[in-house]
Amino acid sequence: MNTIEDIARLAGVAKSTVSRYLNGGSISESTRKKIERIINETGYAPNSFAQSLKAKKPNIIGTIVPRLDSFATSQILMGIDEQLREQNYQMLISNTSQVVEREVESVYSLSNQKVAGILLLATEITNAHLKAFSETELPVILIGQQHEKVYSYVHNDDAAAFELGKYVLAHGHRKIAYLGVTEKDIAVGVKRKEGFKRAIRAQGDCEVRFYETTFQMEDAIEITSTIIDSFNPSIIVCATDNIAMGALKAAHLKGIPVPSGLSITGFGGYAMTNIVHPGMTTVKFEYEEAGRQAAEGLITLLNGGEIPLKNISDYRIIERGTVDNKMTK
Amino acid sequence: MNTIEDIARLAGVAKSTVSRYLNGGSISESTRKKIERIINETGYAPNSFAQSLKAKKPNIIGTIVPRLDSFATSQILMGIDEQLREQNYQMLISNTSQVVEREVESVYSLSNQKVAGILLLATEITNAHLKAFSETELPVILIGQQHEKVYSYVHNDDAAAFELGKYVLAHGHRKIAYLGVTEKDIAVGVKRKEGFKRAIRAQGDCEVRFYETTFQMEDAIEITSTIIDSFNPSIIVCATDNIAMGALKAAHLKGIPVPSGLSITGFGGYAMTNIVHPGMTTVKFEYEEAGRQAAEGLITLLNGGEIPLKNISDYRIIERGTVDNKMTK
DNA sequence: CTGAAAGCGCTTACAG
DNA sequence: CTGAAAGCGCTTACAG
Repeated sequence: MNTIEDIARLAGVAKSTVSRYLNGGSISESTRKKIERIINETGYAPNSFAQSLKAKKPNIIGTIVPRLDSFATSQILMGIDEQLREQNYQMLISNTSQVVEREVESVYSLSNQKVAGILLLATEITNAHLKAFSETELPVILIGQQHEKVYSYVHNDDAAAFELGKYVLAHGHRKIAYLGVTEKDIAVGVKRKEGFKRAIRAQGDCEVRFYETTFQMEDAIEITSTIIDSFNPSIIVCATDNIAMGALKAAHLKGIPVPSGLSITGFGGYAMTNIVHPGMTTVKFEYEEAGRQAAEGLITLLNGGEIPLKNISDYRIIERGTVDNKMTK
Repeated sequence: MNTIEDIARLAGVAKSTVSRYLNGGSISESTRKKIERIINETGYAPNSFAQSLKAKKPNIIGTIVPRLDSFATSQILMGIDEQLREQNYQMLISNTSQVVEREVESVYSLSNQKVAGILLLATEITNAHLKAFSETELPVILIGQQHEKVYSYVHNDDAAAFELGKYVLAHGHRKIAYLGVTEKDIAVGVKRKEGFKRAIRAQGDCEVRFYETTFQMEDAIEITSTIIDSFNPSIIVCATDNIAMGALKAAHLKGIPVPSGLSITGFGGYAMTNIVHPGMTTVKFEYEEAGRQAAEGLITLLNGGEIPLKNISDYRIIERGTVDNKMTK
């Protein structure tokens, strides 16, 4: 491996001149050519550690994810990766395996790795998070969750749930089970439920019950079975596509026809919603685009630019086969 | 941010002593205590760039993946991540978005980032790959593919396909479509087909046709439809679960009952195979464990240890609902 | 436009 | 066991 010193010697110039060539300082045409040739011949590439040590302007962005095996995460990572690559940044992924404390640890350890900034796919923001942000003095952008003190790129959970609620009512459903998740998760647990509640508030003749489950499909299968036995709704509105998949599986296992015997809706627009039969009616979020925009926003921040504190990305309802239209009957 | 110099001053010792404390050199109990206290008070953490620059023993492992949105990739990454974390290594992920040339580029760029070694989830190994390995002089381990000159951790594609073939025959299927992928992909395109062929070779009264598709589900849906119309097999043996999902979807769309009208098998053991209805009969590979072992193997190599050139991980057939037993009828 | 020199924060022989 | 010093490969004022 060559160093900048080797190149300088070979080109007959000083190290600083080579450095200037590399970093776009002013240089005469003839020395530029000489250095260029040597670099091409040797295949020289600067040692990025030495660069970062000295320049203190690292080009690595830390991305903290709660899990690797989720559709939403994968899509967001793809968006981030693409944008970062375009702007010559590298992505360092830190996986927390859904252990919240590890998110905070990761902020500190990424800080030691001298990342330029952090993209955080958080589940909840605790005081420990806030403390880590301020102690490391790293720019942080949240994806998928929001907090009044931190930059964020969120999906429009509330509006999407509201529209989905209206859709369900418009299809004549009046006995509805809402299957949500913990309220610790503001986006998924709170916002989606609130939007849905807002939609049904105006509707008088409507029986709605609220249930809570985890993000695991297995748990959704179980609780759906209970819900059917005890409440027998015409539709189950699920807070995520994973949960909706569990509900669908439960219906299949019980031999209940979907959508005629039980209607189901999801949230997210995961790829598998179009694989199952019938296709799942769901709300599609633009995960990849959100990741891309968040990455762009972080780079803007890094370059001293400004972005809104809160950025909201779009959604749309995808009508497929799991919602029966009771109005036509 | 503190430096080792600050800590040394505060503790009243030399920088080298602090360094020794950090790296486990011999040190007296009293100075150990002093330094320990100061480090705890200040929250000092060494600058990893400076460490890597000097020590030339970086603790970052580069992982090159063809895509982020695949079940197998996610699982393997989780396994790698876990193992690396345990051994105090960091994982730097480089996504190639299925562009083969980017794999080679990534090897070089990870080399510039001074990674200690590379874990490569390759699709095929070209001469350009081999050249990159030798030029960068980085230890490389292949996951999921093999090559006679490179360390690899592979799934037992051949044996699994053989066993699956026997299973299909044992269930009385004699008119079989095998839906595979390009032979550029040795593991998925060649090994699985060969294993399957070996299984049916002994069987006389058997009509088998071979088809080829891509890794995309959409393409599988289309070609399955054609296969049914033109050949009408009793079973379609698919080279991946994604393809099998497409075949299942195609059957649903055509109104053909699965498994009685058409049986289907997959490969991989993706999570969604248990979500669809009926559950997909498939071969489960231990992706996460393979990732874990590959990471461990790389670290062994880094520490001067030895590992076998080729490492094979286990599989098992998961019987679910997509294969009809023709023998009982 | 170009070069000599200092310095980034560590580690590691080498002496003591 | 401990410290002074050199050096890892860069960048960046500062002079010229």
